[in-house]
Amino acid sequence: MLTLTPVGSGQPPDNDLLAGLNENQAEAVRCINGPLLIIAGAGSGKTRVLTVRLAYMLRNGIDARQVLALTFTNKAAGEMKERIGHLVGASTARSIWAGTFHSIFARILRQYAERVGYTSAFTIYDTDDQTAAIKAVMNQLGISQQVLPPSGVRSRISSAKNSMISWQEYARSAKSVLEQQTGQIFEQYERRLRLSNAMDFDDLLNVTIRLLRDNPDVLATLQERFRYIMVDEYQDTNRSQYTVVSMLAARHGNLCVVGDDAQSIYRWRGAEIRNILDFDRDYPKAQVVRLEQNYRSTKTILAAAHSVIKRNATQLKKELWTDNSEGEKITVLACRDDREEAEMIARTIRSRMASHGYSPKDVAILYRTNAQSQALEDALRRSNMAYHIVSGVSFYKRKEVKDALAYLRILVNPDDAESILRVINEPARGIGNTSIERIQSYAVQQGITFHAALQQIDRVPLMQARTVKAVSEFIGIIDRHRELLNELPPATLAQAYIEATGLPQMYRLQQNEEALDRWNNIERVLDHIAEQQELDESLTLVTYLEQIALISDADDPELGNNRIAMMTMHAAKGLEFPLVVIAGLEQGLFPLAKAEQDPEEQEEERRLLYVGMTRAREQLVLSYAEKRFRFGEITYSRPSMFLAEIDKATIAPSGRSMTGSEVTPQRPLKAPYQQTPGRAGSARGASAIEHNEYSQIPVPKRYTSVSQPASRRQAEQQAAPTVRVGQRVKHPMFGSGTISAVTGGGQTEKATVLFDNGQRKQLMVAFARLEIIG
DNA sequence: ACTTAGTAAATTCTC
DNA sequence: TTTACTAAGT
Repeated sequence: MLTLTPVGSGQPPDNDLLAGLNENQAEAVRCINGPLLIIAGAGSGKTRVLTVRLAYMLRNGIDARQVLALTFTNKAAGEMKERIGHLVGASTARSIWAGTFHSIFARILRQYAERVGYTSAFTIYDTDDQTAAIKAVMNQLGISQQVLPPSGVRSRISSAKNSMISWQEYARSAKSVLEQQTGQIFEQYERRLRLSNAMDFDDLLNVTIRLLRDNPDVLATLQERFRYIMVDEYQDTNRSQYTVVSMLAARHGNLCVVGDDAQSIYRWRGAEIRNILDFDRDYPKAQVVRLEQNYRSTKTILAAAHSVIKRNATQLKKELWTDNSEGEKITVLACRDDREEAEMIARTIRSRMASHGYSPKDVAILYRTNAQSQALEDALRRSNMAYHIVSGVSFYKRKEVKDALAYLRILVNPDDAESILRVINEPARGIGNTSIERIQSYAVQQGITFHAALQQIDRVPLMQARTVKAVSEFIGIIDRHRELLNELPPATLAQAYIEATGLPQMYRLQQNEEALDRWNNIERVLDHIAEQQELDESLTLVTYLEQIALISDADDPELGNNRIAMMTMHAAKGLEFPLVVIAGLEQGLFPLAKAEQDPEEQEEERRLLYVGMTRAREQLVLSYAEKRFRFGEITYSRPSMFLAEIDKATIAPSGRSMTGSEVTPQRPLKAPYQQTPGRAGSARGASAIEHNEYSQIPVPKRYTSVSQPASRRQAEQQAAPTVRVGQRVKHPMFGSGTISAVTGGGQTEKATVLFDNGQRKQLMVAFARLEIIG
């Protein structure tokens, strides 16, 4: 066992750190100079090795500020810092540069923005912004969006940029008409982003590379600053990431990369598995350490996973083994359709929870596509089991939230054309498409930004007097508040500014539930800014917006809640659960249809299954359905080829009946199975229990698009009403007040609060961080 | 210029 | 099933 050192209590000798590590792990920890490749099999204690290694470095006199740790999610970086904090003290840990590639390089780029032709207030464009820019460019070029779908153009451009192919190179090697047109769009797209002082995700890396290439002094500074570099999930790095890392590590050569080629599942977004396969060729002096002992799974699970992955041709040699017990065999559930599959999964989980004492948080349901979650959710809800969806539609993707953020983005970077276009007529100001088109072509013609064109609106031809007035008012709101950018704290400014845009009023005036939800979501953004500002005094709108832009769905899984976790296998990487269910093992779904021809795709799908299976510690359940609802219609499919690849000896013999009974060796199941009356038509089969005992559990209107902001956050709030009229509450922004009315329940519960400062607000209880006082 | 109705398309994964 | 865009109507 590793003894955790309390913060601030002197420094115990190093062997404390190494205690409890196996030989290979200790070797990886001790090797701090020169290139090092750690091949870390699933469940081999990678995170622990990495944190201990960093702590070991710090204990041996390396300055924390010289350490750069690159991870794939912000969450991974945060956890790493926290764990190191326990070992060496929180303040030391804080000065390590740890974060995702994108967030670290965004930070660096802000510092050197002028060197590469941007201002430090540059905007980061997400996928939607990119698509919007591409559409605008296509319009301008007169290329039909029917013939050439913008989303396809976006992904071709992005994968080119991933591989560091410039528009010039792309256009030069373009063969088909499609590629030639994409090349043209590519060129204009790059120009447009540059003019907008905006970078897309790929730019964050590629512009960094350009910065380092063209500015030897910057390169030298950064090489000195980051003398020790560590890259996690190296098998998933793309070409740009690989290049940046090699440039930074070139001087000191203290580069430690960690990964597992068997878990490379991001080929589709440009990850090059070769990066890890060829590491020892790139760095001939590299030490290689293999972590092959698995501490997570049973022998059975490991054998099953191994029997699958060994069918892949391209991989590094390694043999995972474990001291863990044999464990129970794997269960395969054969189901008639997706609905029955969901029911059987719910029942299986329930019975395993009863027989093995698992609590909900010990269980995960994994699937290939997000669309599969729906049937599963319905089943869990009906059997009254607490669940929680990791990922799904993020809060920040909601229209009203994006609108509010777009307004804020314009404030810090008025050149951001995409954001202006998004909100110029939101709420409706009488600035229609025709006017916008005219202003745009004027801007292009003059070679000025969209914002500049708006400022000289009286010079734009063919403008109606009414439109000119509307535009001047719009631009006035922005410019007026821009002057306050350095005067007011971000939260105060944002509050006043958003109020001035008329966006909240628009929703407040429509007296329906949907509008109320939307208004509340905007409030929540403002609350969030206030909250962040309190946490970090130096917060600016620029840094806040950057933080939001680089957030990922996997970053906020609301741990600590005792719920069954549901997520895609991609999102499950790095996690583990005693009981794991993998649903939908069918040809055409897993592996996906397009992988059936392409052997490389097929290998990637196989690795994905490997990742899924190795999440399980004790029990693994696999399921498939003969037919399921897809694309709004019923499709039939055969069981996945992968099922046949799993070593038969690891699978429980099934008395496979198609009647929907469980096929485990475990008890036949008489576990309590309560049924909540679901939506009309949702009860089926054995649903004899139709009483209303559980009716206070709301059936969330998930698919009405409205009342489902932040699905995960909201999923927490499945319980009955939590506030009463007359109760005293406290709100982080509005202070204390009294509840004067409550409507709805569960997720739609709204409370009207009369605040002591005289304000009256209607708040969604699920979102507003109301604290009950007195 | 905005609203509405109807039709087409989309459903893999993500910083 | 849901969203997104287009065309016609007000």
